Formats: sequence, structure tokens, C-alpha cells
Amino acid sequence: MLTAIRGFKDILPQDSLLWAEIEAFARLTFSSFGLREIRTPLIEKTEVFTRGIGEHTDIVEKEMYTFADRNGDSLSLRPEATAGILRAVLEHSLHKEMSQIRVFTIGPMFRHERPQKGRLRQFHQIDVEILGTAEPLADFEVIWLAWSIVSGFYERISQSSDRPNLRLEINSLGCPSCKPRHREDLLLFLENRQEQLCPDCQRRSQSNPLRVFDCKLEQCKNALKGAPLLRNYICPDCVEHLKVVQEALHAVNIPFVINPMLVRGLDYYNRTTFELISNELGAQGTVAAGGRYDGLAEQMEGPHLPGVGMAVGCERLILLAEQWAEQKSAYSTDIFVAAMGNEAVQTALPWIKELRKSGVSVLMPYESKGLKSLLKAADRHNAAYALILGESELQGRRAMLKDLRSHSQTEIAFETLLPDLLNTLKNSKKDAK
RNA sequence: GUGGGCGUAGCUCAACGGUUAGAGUGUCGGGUUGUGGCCCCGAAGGUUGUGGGUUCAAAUCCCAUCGCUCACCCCA
Repeated sequence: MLTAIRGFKDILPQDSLLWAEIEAFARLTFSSFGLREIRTPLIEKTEVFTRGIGEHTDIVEKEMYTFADRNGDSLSLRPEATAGILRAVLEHSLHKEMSQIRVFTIGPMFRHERPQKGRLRQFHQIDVEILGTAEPLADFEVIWLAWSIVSGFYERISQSSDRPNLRLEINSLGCPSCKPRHREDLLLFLENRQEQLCPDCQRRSQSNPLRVFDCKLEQCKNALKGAPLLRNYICPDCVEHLKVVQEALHAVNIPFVINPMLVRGLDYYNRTTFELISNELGAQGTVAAGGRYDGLAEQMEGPHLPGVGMAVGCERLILLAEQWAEQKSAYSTDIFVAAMGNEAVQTALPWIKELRKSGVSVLMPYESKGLKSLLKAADRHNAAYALILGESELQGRRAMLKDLRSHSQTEIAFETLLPDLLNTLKNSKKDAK
């Protein structure tokens, strides 16, 4: 049997509604924050990512889907959204048209990792970037957006106003005036203790030194005692920057903790960094994460263009939503046309056309079946009403409208069928609310 | 890339090395001509992931392989 490739998942009809709800909710949130959508290609020249993300990150070195185009160019499936967006902004000089660029994008990303819970090779992100400002309030708004989407979606689908079980961690990674000093001291410190570190940490001290603080091994924790801590190196400007973010978070009542060890995986981050973490997701607990990247545009041979961004992991939010929701959301149909026989179908078709034009969800049978199986089908499609149309109805020129939830049925004359139907639907939807 | 767990019907799972591999659920049909959900009856649906081995006998034990899954690594 042909199967999907490892780490690539189908989103099946029974799950697609939840995906649509998340996307719709995200879009609603973005519009309330004044963000506009940008859609960039799924494939870029590999260089876009090696420059942007960093040549020596794991993502670029061993996780990218890289291949040669027919003319020999090296191309890659995007492993994240920021580099491509920045490329597009610079290519189209959007930063010259407006001083501040506020965009979002929703779509698949690709990383060749070993799949596990909350981690796939094709996964989806809801991504936000605010470019052209170095102000801390931009950082704050990005965090606010992440919080709004995740916790707002929780409120929406759990029908509850209490807080979801989430932890917002923030930190500052420092700026060019303080970050390098710490890095230097840390590298020196680590160099002197290589033999005390686990193999992973030995590698980490080369690739991403800050990550050694995340190691779970006692051996490494001991070796790191007395290590230079970033928080002792952070300059006054960075402290002030983070303080503004904190004050703003307080003002909108978003709870957070400062985690001085919080690090980002990608090279381009500086200053504010954050993660939104759940304990209900297994090992991959981060639902959303992001931070500031003031040097990224320059790394990509662009002008100085500060920015801040974040991404929500859709699959992870879906996992949470499935725990939060009382029951699975299901597609529903407004009207199932139980037309028996060709003449009945032909009679109903013009009505179906008008109903569909009015946005009513209508299903019709293809096969000539008995009423019993038609009603069964209506039930399976979760229809609110069945419009029964058989020989006797055709003769009397009155269709039978059955309310499938209340079991009651009424006759509607053909002449007034459309307005009557639309009216009934309108009223029943009003009652439902 | 490394390690653990698991592969039986569409799905969730049973079956001590021993008849024809079962149940629930789902699907389809029926329960008097045109009234769904609940209930009752019936049918279809399996090369027990695949290939080898041990044995009189393998879904069951062993080996290999493929796949899924969880964790490490890394990250949303």
C-alpha cells in the first residue's frame, strides 16, 4: 500500500474543522492587532536559510530538506518562516515603503527530524513578524499575540473563562554590547572543563554554548557551577528594555516568569526571547516561542532592520485543543434534501441552487433510495432539517420539512418554499444562540 | 543520528504454543409499501506488517526487515 512519508501527516476531514477554527481564530486576532498576511514560497534558495538561521545550527546542518534544482541551484524547503519573510521584505523594499511592517503567515514548515509527539517533519506554524522597530513594546505585542491566540483559543473551545495551564517564560539574551562579553567568558570557562562535560555538552559548547545550561545530567550541572551567567552581563539598556516588556505584560494581566536560562535555538536572536509552555504535551511542551532578532537583516546582506517575531506550533495547539474541548467539533449540514425519484430531484434542484447561493449548507442524494435510508443519510451528515420530497408531495405541491432534532414536521407549499425555508433556518439559528 | 515500547478487521482491542483467529465500534442490509438516532437480527470485512527459523503444531517462541510510537538530540 502507498503511504505518506515518515513525519508527514494527513489532516483528515474529521480533524479539519479544528484546524479551520484555529486558523480562523488566529486571523481574527491578527486583524484586531492590525497585522496583514504575507505568503512566501515554501521553497527558497538554500542560502536564504544558511544566512538567516546560521550555517552551523542543527536545523541547517542536518535537518533541512535540501536538493538541487534542475539547473543545479541548491534549494531548500523552508524550516521556519522568518528568513523567507525577511527575504521577501528586503526584495520588495517593503521597509522603504513603510517604517514598520506587521505581518503574519500560516503554513507548513519542514525539518528532517525524528518524529515524536508534537514533532513532525512537515509541521505548521502561525507566524508573526514585526519589522522596523527596536522598541520593547513591539516585543510585548508579539508576546501578547502569542498569548492571545493560545489562551484565547482555549477560552473559545473549552467554554471556560479560567486560565489554561500554560507558562510564559521570558528572558533577555543581551545585545551586541553585552552578549559577546558573556559568550567569550563562557567559552573560556567551558574550554577548561571539556572533560567534565557529557559528549552532548562538549558539542554544544561549540555550537550553542548557552544550551549547556539546559543539560539534565548531574555531571554537567556540577561542572557548570560557577559558570558565568548571562544575567550578570546584561547591560543597563537591555535590562531597561526587558523591564518595559514586563510592565506592559503586567498592564494587560498576562502572567509570566523570568527564566534566566531561556535560550533560543536559532543564531539570530538577541534581547527579548520567550516561550509559551504547556505541561500537557509530553517532551515537546513549547506551544509558541519567539524573540527579537535585530541583526538578522544585516546577516542577510540587508540594511539594519530590527525585528521581533514568534511562531505558534499548530500541531501542538491542536493537541492541547483536543484536551481542552469537551467534544470534538463536527461539521453540520443545514438541509438534507430527501428527494425520492428523478422528478423530485429535478424539482428540488432550483431550490438547492438558491439555498446554496444564500450560504445554506445543502446536501442532496445521488441515488434513488427509500425515505428510510435518506433520513439515515441525513442523520449521518448531522443535518438540522430534512426536506422530504416524494410522489405525494409532488402531487400536492407541498414539500415536507422535518426538523431532525425535534422530530416535528411541517408542510411548505412549493410557491413559498424558499422564503419559508430561509426564515425557518434563520429562526432556528437565532434560537441556538 | 541514538535508545525503549508496539505491530491482529476501517477504528479500539481480545485470543495458555493446540478446533474454522474473536468482541466492541464503524460500514452495508433487514425488522411489512414513505420517517433517522435507541433496540433487535443478519452480512461483508484478516496472507495476525513482511521474510526466514524452531516445533507434530506459531498471532503466540527466536532472528532479520519494514512500519508506527515515545524519549534523547534538537526545536514550534
